[in-house]
Amino acid sequence: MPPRTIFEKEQVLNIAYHIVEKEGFEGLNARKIAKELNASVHPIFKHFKDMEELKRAVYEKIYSKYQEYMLSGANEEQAYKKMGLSYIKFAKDYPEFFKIIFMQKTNLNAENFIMADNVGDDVIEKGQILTGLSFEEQKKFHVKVWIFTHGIACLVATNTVKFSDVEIEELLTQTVKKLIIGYKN
Amino acid sequence: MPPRTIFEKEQVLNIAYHIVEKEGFEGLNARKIAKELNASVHPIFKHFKDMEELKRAVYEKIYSKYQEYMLSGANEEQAYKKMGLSYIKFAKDYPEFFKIIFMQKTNLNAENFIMADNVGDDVIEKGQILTGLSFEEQKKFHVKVWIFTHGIACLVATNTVKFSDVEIEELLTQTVKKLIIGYKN
DNA sequence: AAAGTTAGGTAACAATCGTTATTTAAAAAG
DNA sequence: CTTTTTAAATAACGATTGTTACCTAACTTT
Repeated sequence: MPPRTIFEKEQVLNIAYHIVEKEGFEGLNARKIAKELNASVHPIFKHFKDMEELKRAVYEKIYSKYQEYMLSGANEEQAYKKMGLSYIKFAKDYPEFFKIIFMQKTNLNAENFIMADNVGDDVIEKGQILTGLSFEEQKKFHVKVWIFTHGIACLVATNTVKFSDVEIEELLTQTVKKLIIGYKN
Repeated sequence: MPPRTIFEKEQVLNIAYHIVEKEGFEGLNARKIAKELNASVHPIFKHFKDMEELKRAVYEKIYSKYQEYMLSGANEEQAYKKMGLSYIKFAKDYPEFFKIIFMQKTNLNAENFIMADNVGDDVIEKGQILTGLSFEEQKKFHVKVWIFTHGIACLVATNTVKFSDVEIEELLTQTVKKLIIGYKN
């Protein structure tokens, strides 16, 4: 009985996602989505109760992208190193997303910073393969490495410093190396 | 001939500054300032051409506060260590200000992240007193320490992790110690 | 083919913002 | 005491939002 749906929920969400990718949530509004969709704002509110609900859906899509990055290479041999590089690569490829998840406190984001307290034992164990430290020492080491990694990621996401991929890898590798030496002496 | 000025420029600026301290620039608008001032919006635009000009003035006041923090203890014996602690303390005491200066790119902030490239030789020399490294080695060391410090500051400013002053000092001291050992071997 | 359901467009509403025209009145100078 | 200058209040305007009432028309079912 009703006319066919032209603008699917998925399309609306995707357009919103790409606007946020470029401009952050500040740049997102109903009329801009409608314009990209070549439609009125109506299809948006057909699929989402209000903008708040849409933003939550966008946030979840963003978070999935982050998880995709962090899971890539989780089973490689240098898994621990890869984790850090993935974190920074995410900040570089999707600076607005990184800022949303890790650099702004909104009503959207959950508790998700990876610290020794809430990091899984598997991550510590992966690190031990690299360092050979005891579990307790490795935990302390991990906090430091992760803060450092977060520091780089923040600089990259805000475009404060323009590191190439090679520079990033060197910086991280060198620092980890020096820290390991420090922990072993 | 004219009525006496009741609301001085300084008062307007101070109120704006305190609003930004609590809520960031997002929370700042003419009517809110007027309300705090117990006045209409008129005195604001008497002293400032437009909100943009007022925001620039607020930014400068914020930046002065940052410099005040960074200069404190610059001549103490542990000047290098103090610098890092001051940076983090600023992030803790004025999280919104820290975010404005170092975590958001706006049309207000200049280039001001302290990296090896644009850091003064005096800072490197101060660091050498602590480490005893060569000038070139000290530069590389400094970049790492500063990224780490920035990492902690970002975590503190966003309230992602709640470190006490003691924990912060320990974390920084320990990391620097391990890195020095690493650089010496 | 008629009827009912509802997708989508149009356009309006209210809220919030920066900004400003107009008015009021305070105070100094004559 | 009158005049002049201008600080401040009132209130409006225009932009930009989220949201929604109302209308049109597409399409399935009968």
